[in-house]
Amino acid sequence: MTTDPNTLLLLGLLKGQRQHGYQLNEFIERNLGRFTTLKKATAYAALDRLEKKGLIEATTEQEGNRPARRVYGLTESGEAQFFELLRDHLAQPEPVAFYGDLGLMFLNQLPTEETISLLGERATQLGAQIADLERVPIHEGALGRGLFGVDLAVSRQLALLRTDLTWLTQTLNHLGQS
Amino acid sequence: MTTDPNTLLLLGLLKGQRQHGYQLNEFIERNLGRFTTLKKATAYAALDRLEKKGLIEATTEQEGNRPARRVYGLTESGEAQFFELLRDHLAQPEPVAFYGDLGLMFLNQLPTEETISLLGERATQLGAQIADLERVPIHEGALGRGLFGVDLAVSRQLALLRTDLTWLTQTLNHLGQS
DNA sequence: TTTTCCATGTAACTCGTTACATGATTTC
DNA sequence: GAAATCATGTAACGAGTTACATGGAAAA
Repeated sequence: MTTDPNTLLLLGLLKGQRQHGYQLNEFIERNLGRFTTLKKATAYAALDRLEKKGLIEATTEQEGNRPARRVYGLTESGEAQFFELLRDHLAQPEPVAFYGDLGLMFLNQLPTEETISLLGERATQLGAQIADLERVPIHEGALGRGLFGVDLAVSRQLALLRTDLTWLTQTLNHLGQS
Repeated sequence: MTTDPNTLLLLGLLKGQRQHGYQLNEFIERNLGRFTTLKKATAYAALDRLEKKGLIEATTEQEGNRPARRVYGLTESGEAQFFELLRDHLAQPEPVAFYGDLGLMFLNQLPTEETISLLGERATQLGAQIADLERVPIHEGALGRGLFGVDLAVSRQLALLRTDLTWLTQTLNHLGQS
């Protein structure tokens, strides 16, 4: 609750700029797919909740005959809440576990060759994820030597994914020697 | 749904040995706290669901005047489901994102000194997590050169957390030069 | 003219969480 | 005699998912 990631995301985007739900959803889908899985219906519901809690406020706007938009902006208490969530988030390390560990615990239930082939598939996909991230352009300017927040997040993801791939490769070698 | 981690965990533990809910919960709480956050009430509810789906079956046992136990074991379709989930899990890389990235995207909203102090706190906790994992003893025997599944999961977590700490330290240095 | 885009939502469902209930039994 | 252990659960709530509804406007 104190560390709810969706709330942090929505408040953070609205702190940058007043926006309506559709706009937020488009932006998230197009640019933040690597950081969140927030779905459209979920976002609309979340915005309703945030409004009821008084963290955001809406004004209704209309352009020509287009559908009406509910344009949201942060209230004062919304700003306060944003900063609290942000501080919590920054100060905390990855909580508990990595998803991919669970399967590993039972891998002795499969014949070694199949394990190798399955983990090989994992390695292939990991490689693709990494290649994809490497293609993300780096923004220049702001914050020290040209590091926007998004770039930081990308660089962290790259570091973690590369380590994961290295670990996987070593483990596969290890398994192959049996 | 196909990759539901709680189901994989419960089926996997029951594949190893017939057990009742209390037993599963104790084991998870004592030994698997690093890999899952599954709570007791959730586990009991999940076992009910799995039984209704025909993936597990219960027999009621009693010892003396103790509370009755519902001892669960896998059915045939439960075993099949376990293997399917396991294969899916092993073949897939970490899905989408790391939790800790979200905060980073907004860190330009805080003064640099505060960011540094918050990320410093994150680094401290990360260090503690790592030290804790390093104290986990390694099992000998089985699977190649002495690697049970749990050991694999621990070694992967260690690799990822160490990379995270290294990345954090570099980023802190970087931020300090402003 | 059929599809895609704009813009917001609802309904039914599943899953998870916290807090509490129960009642005997071993341990302090 | 009080507290922790054994063992299973319920109730109320919060939040997420998929699938669907609506209805005009722009694009193919």
